[in-house]
Amino acid sequence: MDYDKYAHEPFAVTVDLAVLTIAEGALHALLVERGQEPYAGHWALPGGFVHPDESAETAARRELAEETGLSDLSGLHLEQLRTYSEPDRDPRMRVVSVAFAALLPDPPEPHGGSDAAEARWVPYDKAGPLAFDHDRILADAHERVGAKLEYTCLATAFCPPEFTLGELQQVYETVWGTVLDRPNFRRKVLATPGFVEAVPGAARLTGGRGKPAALYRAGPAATLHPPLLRPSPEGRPA
Amino acid sequence: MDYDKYAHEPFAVTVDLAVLTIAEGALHALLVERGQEPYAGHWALPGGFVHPDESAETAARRELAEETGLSDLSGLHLEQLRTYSEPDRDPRMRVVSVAFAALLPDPPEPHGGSDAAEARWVPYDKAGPLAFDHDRILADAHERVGAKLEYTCLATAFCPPEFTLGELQQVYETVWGTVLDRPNFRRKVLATPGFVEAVPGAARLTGGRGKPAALYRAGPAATLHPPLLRPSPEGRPA
DNA sequence: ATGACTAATAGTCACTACGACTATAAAGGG
DNA sequence: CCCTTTATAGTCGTAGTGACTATTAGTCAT
Repeated sequence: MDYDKYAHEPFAVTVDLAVLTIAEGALHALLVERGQEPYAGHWALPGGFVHPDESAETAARRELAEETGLSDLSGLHLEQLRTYSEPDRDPRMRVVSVAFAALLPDPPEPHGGSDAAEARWVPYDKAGPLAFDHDRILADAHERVGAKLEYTCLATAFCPPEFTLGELQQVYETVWGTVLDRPNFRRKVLATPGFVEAVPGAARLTGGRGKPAALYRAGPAATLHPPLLRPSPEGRPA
Repeated sequence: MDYDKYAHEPFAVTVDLAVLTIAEGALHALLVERGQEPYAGHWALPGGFVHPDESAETAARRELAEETGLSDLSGLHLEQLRTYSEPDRDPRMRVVSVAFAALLPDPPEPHGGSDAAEARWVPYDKAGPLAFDHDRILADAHERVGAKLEYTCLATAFCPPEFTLGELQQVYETVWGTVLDRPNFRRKVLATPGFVEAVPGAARLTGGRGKPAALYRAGPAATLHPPLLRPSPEGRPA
């Protein structure tokens, strides 16, 4: 392969982040208002160019911090989604974008950052037409996260370090858009080894309206065996 | 975002393909012997530069045809794996590579192609140290395919248009490295709607040593509900 | 307090899925 | 013809799951 022959090609590499969280019982995405052309004034996913000395993962974390001013990225779950490389996806030049799905518990307040006029959490359904192909990236992220809830412990990434089973169930219900039976959900989660583990001596007392719930932490397992399948929308046999 | 500021950055975008097939009851990967530096003479995954006017998917198909001389790419299943972007993954320049997992039934004979001195099917275990980070890409592809066999109909991508349940079972056994109970596997596959459908009036007669097996085609389903979980290596509860 | 309301947790029951089997059928090879 | 091989049929006990009912332990309004 002749490298130098291609070294002058006008390829730019960017990252785009579909950052999801759960607020007020609804799925929210983190969007920024673009300050520059193209699509100035439109809403878009946070993202930006990968620098010459960093990986896409590093660039994703940096851009997220820069554009949205989020300070606490400790609980951030970051995961490659896929790479979008259609030649015409950016009207100005050839841009290949590595997209990420990111999950965050307890959404912190974003501040508009360097390249973005403003950053805001927007309910997933109301994340209107976005710039570039970001609508599709966001939809792909939602689909991927929904699928991974079935067979991985990903749901805990939406939760703070200590959480109740009710909160965990809300994650599933919110992302899937379904209602789950509480006792059955509880039985299933507790029967899956390594999914969650009880916090030694605590129960959330004040705040909630009902009986205080026990607190749990994410367990050591990464995958769910057996999986927690989402209910069949219609005549699916399982 | 100031596009022009980055337009000169020496980013090259390539594709790499982990092409898998099953031959003689073993998992094989398609490798090429590199003709140029770096890593001249080493074995590597097929791949190459993305052209300015094509997507990564298009480039993947083109490179596969060019480098390995495979003519029949009709049954090829191509799927993005992930993008590898560590700054030092190529010793000569900054290369971001979009990796693909590809599945092919009935491995055709490859011919060395344009950039590759030679192309060959190599048993997965004997795919020694490869150039760049291709060992990792190949391992990631294997892991991904193994996982997707559990909850998607991907296994049929390893099979010709018409196949027996024995062949389908061999796909699972080969990729997972396990042995499955034949009657149970059969029951499970036939009980999953849309996974396979019987070919109207046929049964493979000659060739095999035992009772002739019925022929099946891939069904319309894309995902498996419920999933076909691989047996627990040890004390996993399911 | 006291009773309504809410949410967490415990438990039941029937049905289905699945792992581990045994048995039979239909080919080929000595 | 028997023996081997592979496909297919069927059985049985158990674990997992959906749809429930019941109890417990808090808050809130009166």
